[in-house]
Amino acid sequence: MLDIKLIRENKDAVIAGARKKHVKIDINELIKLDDERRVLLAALEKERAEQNAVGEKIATLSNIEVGITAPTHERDALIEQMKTLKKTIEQHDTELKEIIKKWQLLMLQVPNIPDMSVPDGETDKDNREIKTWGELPDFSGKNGANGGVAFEPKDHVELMTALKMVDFERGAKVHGFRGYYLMGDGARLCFAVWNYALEFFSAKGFVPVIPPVIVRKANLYGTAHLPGDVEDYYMTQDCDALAGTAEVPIMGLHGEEILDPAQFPIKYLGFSPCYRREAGAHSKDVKGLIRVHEFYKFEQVILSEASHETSVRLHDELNRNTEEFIESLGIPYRTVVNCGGDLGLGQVKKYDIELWVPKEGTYREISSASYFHDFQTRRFNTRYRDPVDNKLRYAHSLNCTAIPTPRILVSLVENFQQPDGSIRIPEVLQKYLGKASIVI
RNA sequence: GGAAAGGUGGCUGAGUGGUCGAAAGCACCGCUCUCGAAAAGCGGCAGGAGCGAAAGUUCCUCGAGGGUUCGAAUCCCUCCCUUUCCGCCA
Repeated sequence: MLDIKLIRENKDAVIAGARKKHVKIDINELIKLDDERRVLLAALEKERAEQNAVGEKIATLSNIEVGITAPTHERDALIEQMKTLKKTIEQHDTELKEIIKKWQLLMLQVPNIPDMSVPDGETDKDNREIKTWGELPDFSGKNGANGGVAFEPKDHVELMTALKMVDFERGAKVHGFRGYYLMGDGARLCFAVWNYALEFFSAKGFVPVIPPVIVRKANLYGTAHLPGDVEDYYMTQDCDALAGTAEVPIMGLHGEEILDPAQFPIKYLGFSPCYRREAGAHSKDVKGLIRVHEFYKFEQVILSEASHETSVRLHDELNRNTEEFIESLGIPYRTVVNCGGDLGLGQVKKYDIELWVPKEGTYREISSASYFHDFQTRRFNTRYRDPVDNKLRYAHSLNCTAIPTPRILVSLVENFQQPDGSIRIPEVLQKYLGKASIVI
């Protein structure tokens, strides 16, 4: 949510921002509506002021009358007068409420203004690569790779099925489309990644959190996942939603609170199952573990003081944390800056980290790092008292994937596959898995 | 699932129709005292919106939404939430 004052004062920037994000919204209509709201509100306030003033007079007269026998007619006259005013107030109040309803609906759709450094573009194809890391695996056997053995790399479905790490057929039988069972070393490998991630990010000062995943819808409005992506959520019969990321309940954690700025930046490492209907993505990634309805994810979430510079610094820090994690696993990746069209409603700027998937010959998204300024915290009403001027301010929020499973397994097994179909395990995971490779 | 109690400022908590946006305490801020701190004393201190250069001033908000009334934190209705007890249960 943007401040209406900011929208009014920076109309052109807001319009340009929406255009950059390819979000359709009529800011001029919103401002027109806001004009109406202001005029009506001013009129109503004036009427209420009169009502209050006369009411006070009536009260005084009432108190006097208690002590005397002859009632003044003044009081009755005033009450009659107020009966008329009351009708006017009721009418204006109804009109105002209707305007506010429309106003709020529009306000929820106004996107945050993307940063200057965000490249133009419509889809993820227009994201700009800013970094590549690691050497792509060489399956040619040349230069001594794989002991001089050349082999055709397999995809993760084939590899993991052969190693009995995953069972998609039975997953589909029980869950349906996109269902999967992680089994044996597939399950063990997940636990290894989780344990390693917990240790890795804890060392960076993150407080681990296992949050509720069934959440009230208000939390999804807070993170700005709603009102836009209704179709992507599983709902319970109580009209609660299953969160698609721990970002949602963790942002809700401090909703309606006034935080102690001495604790900034507050760093949480959320761990939760994530549920996504993937509506509208039926033809995408139909095989394997890339796109599934339920998965697990470690998520970094930060709340900080309201400073653009701090947000920018922490944003880079968050993204770097995940890069370091991936580097420690030795998986080749690249980092992109997302283009305007690939930004969420509340995001100011976003980096995606994409891991190399050999069989596909491309990089696939594994992580997203975004900052929001006070867009989310305004909706959640998460504030702190600024010690500088003793004023209440909305905190800034940021988040970044730490690591998702099982998606990470795709790159893990494909990049480290051996000619015999076994998987070499990165050194940092070996102590958690208890072995250096997965073999049949 | 059954029963009961309750939702008031940063926190605790008083307030059952008329200067109540609200006692008191804690916390916080300022000042006095002090070499300094603590203690003590004095003063300030809810949030949001509008107008104003400012002083100030007006409106809204006592879980949410309706209703009664000239007037609602206070009475009525609906909903939401929390707590406690019983039951069930990983």
